Amino acid sequence: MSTKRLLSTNHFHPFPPMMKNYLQWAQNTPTHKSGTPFDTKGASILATDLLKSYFERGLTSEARNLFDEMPERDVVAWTTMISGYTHCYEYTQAWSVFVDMVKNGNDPPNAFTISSALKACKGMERVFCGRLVHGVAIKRRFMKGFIYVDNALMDMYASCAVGMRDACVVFHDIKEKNVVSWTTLIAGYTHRGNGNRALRIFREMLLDGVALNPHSISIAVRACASIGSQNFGRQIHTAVIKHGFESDLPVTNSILDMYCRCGCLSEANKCFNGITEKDLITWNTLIAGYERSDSIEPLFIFSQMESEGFTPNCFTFTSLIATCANLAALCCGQQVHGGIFRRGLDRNLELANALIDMYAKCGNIFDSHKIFSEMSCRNLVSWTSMMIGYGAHGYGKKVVELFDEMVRSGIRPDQVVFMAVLSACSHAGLVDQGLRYINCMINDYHIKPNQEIYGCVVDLLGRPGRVEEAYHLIRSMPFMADESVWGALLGACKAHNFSKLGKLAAKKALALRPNMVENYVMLSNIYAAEGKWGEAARMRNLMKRAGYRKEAGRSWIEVRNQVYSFIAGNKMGSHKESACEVLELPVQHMKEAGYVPEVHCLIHDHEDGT
DNA sequence: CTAGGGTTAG
Repeated sequence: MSTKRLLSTNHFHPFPPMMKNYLQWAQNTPTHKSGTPFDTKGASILATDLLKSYFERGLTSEARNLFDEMPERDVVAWTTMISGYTHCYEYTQAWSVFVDMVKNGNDPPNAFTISSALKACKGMERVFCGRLVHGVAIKRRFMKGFIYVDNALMDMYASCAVGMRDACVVFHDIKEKNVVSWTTLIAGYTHRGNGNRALRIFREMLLDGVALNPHSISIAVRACASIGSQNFGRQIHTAVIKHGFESDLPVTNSILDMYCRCGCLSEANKCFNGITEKDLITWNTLIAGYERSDSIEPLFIFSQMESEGFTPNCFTFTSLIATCANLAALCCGQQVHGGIFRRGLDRNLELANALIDMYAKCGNIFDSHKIFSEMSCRNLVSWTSMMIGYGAHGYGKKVVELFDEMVRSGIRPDQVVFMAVLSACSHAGLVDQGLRYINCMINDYHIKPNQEIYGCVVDLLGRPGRVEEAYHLIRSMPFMADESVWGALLGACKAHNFSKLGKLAAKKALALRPNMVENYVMLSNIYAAEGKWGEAARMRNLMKRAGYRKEAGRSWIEVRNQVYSFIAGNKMGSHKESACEVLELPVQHMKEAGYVPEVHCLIHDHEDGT
């Protein structure tokens, strides 16, 4: 009887947890003739098979026990431990096995060991460890002719190093590149948001005569999706049909994803309906696509998915929670949360992040914080979501505290989280703190501010009236300010009556985006505030002639499981008094706090009632 | 008996 068969039959013998039992068991199996000396080499192979089997079932501690009991541990056994832990996402365990092997093992690591260890480094996101393994690979001369080592090394650098430099160096040194070498590089660039570069490399790969396979296709499609390039996406879709790869589900799933990310939902639907054998990823991709378009559709697709017998996983729930967040549908979100809890998925990191965001957007910042505080581990997104939530609720101080705490816990901030803390500072009037953060971002973290960040700093300075400083900042920008930056200055000018600078800002903003209606309105308001009613009217005519209309801001609230939608000044129907009652409350509070609406320069939009 | 590239989120 073969080892494979022994391991796959459950009726024969349960897996022994310890080596002592195992040896007894092995000696009693029909494969071992009694009387012959016990074959330790054969036992080691059997034991390694068992190790692999344990890891495949996620039984890492059983594997560990068996490994600790093994009298002879060869390279294969060690390597199986490393790859097994990696397979089970226990990267630090995998790494410590590798370290242990280098220190105490009888055999030195081979090429298999090196690529497994590199995968562990990738999982840990530790370039430092990866570089150590790279060193071992060089020392043991695994850098020439070991394509697996090269590819694993590239993959590690592409996903952990600061830039793509290291990965490129490895790539160029490979004498005989294979498809995996190319696709790893393409995936690396896509992952870092450089889809254009990724597609250029894909073209280079084709020119190099490398044969396409389903894997490389789906990676290239992902690159298209990442830059929203429908154009290239369609071309590759045609190539897929030509090569007969349509029957490959991962490929069609990636094409579906591409259409979703390009915003072609009708095309995505066509693609979806054309897939006969859908899997969970197919459904999840479509649900996520509709979620990004701020639609309620995911909820319907989900119920259809369940009725077809699919069980949702954490990906499904992440999209559903995001849908509830987009709709600010608290009750629905709570129901979905219940489903997550029932299935024991509430400890999933990404899902918890989505829940933080959902509760915050539904106005329930306390539940956001509850989720956040109960998380066993948090990543950058967790902190950012919590900070954005607090910022939106006006707790600027809390945001600053969280940011500092996050940095202290060893998480490296990125552009998005700086954006969150800067906008919180700006809304809370923490000008000096905000300026300190922007300096910290540039000098300590070497993050270059983008348009959005500049806009935020202009806002930070402009709100309390430091309008000239804000203008100075714009003049010193290393690139041309876009309409959002000028828009921020315009807002400040309007609020603090800097009419000359305001007109300049409005002109700049309108030159860049002539259909930004808000700017016409603000400019027109500036003229009106100066009493230049003629100019103001001229602006309004300009808007009218071009057919521009300021879209009415729509709000909605949920009262007793019913969603009420309204625009400012719009009275809801007579049967909605309870909603109006609730809406009256904050107005009452504001008036009690001494709020007097500023009306002297407001122009009313006659068309839509605002 | 050990190694490769495909769906989440701010």
